[in-house]
Amino acid sequence: VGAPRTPGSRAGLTRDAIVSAARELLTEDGLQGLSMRAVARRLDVAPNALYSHVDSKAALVDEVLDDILGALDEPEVTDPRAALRRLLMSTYDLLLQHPDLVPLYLARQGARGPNARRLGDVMTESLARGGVEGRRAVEALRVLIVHTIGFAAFATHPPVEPGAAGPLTAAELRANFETGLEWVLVGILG
Amino acid sequence: VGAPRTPGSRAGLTRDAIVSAARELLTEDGLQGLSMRAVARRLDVAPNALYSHVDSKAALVDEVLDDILGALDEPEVTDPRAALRRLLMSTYDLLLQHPDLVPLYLARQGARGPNARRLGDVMTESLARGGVEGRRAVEALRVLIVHTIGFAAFATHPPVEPGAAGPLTAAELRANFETGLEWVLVGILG
DNA sequence: ACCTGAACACCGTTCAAGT
DNA sequence: ACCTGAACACCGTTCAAGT
Repeated sequence: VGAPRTPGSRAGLTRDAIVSAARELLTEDGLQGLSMRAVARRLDVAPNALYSHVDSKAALVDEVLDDILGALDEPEVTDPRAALRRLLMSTYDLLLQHPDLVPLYLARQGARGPNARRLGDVMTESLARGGVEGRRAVEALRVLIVHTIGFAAFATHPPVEPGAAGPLTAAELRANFETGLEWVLVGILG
Repeated sequence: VGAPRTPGSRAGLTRDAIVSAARELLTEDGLQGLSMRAVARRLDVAPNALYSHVDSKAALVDEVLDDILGALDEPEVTDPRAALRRLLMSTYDLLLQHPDLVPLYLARQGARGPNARRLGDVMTESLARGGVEGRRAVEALRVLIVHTIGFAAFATHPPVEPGAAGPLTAAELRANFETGLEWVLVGILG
């Protein structure tokens, strides 16, 4: 709004501005609010202008997903079991703050961007310190990630449990997640 | 096509016909091919005619998801561990045949329809025979389901693994799924 | 109750043109 | 290289009207 741009004049668009606008829309209106046209509207730009900086909507979503993972820092404990537990539990907590995105993380296993890679490396190091390496470490890592994102999906999109007890509390689900995590960690580290 | 219907004339539409058409579209064109308008096109009907039999697209998708689970039969073994293993592995295999739907199963945990309930009951009985009941059985069931659908999601939507070895084979992923399943079963049943 | 016609309020993406 | 205008080929859903 204000002085309308003519074809040829610059809008000062950047990849980062696009990702930020997408994140804002996401927190304000949820996943259904995140459309290319809505991002363009927010940046006061024609819809197709985005395609000068982003290949497709899928690419933009991938960028947003990895961006969010940037909030996770490396655990400071040295004990492998404690380090894995702490990192996975803060991942679980982070995912719960973005309910709409959890299915997307699952579909892509969250492992497309640099932040996801960094976290994967941290966990691989922990496993190595616990004596788990090579092919077995890769397998263990997958089981841990699947359990974490999968349980976050369950917590954010609970099925209608028929007949039985009332709705599940967040605390119950988190305890359930931890119980399963412990089973897996015992399987991996003994 | 043929004699065009006027407003008021019946098309013989049924809920089942709609679900079947949706399943056909799904196997032919994938998830993106499944739109209300495409279903209507296939049934030679106006798009909004579907709303006389189905509340929304989401409701239709739920119906399709449960319909597919109908292909799973109850395991014939009596040993709890073997029964759970067999049922979950055939669930895994079934999910792999419908790659596009796996993220949807995860989001809804597949537990909306009668087929999903039936399978849940079967597993609950197995757990009871293994000495796991009540609250602990509910927790165990969730961990097993999350692991199974989660791994199916991983297998059908593998992330780009950077640098390292080539693409994962289906056999490797299935073995990985089994390994994790065994860890969980040990945690549950000892 | 079941269907059509028409409309509403959107989508993602491409192509040509402007500077 | 970066942007606008205009268009293409779609969506899900609602509302009024017909029998």
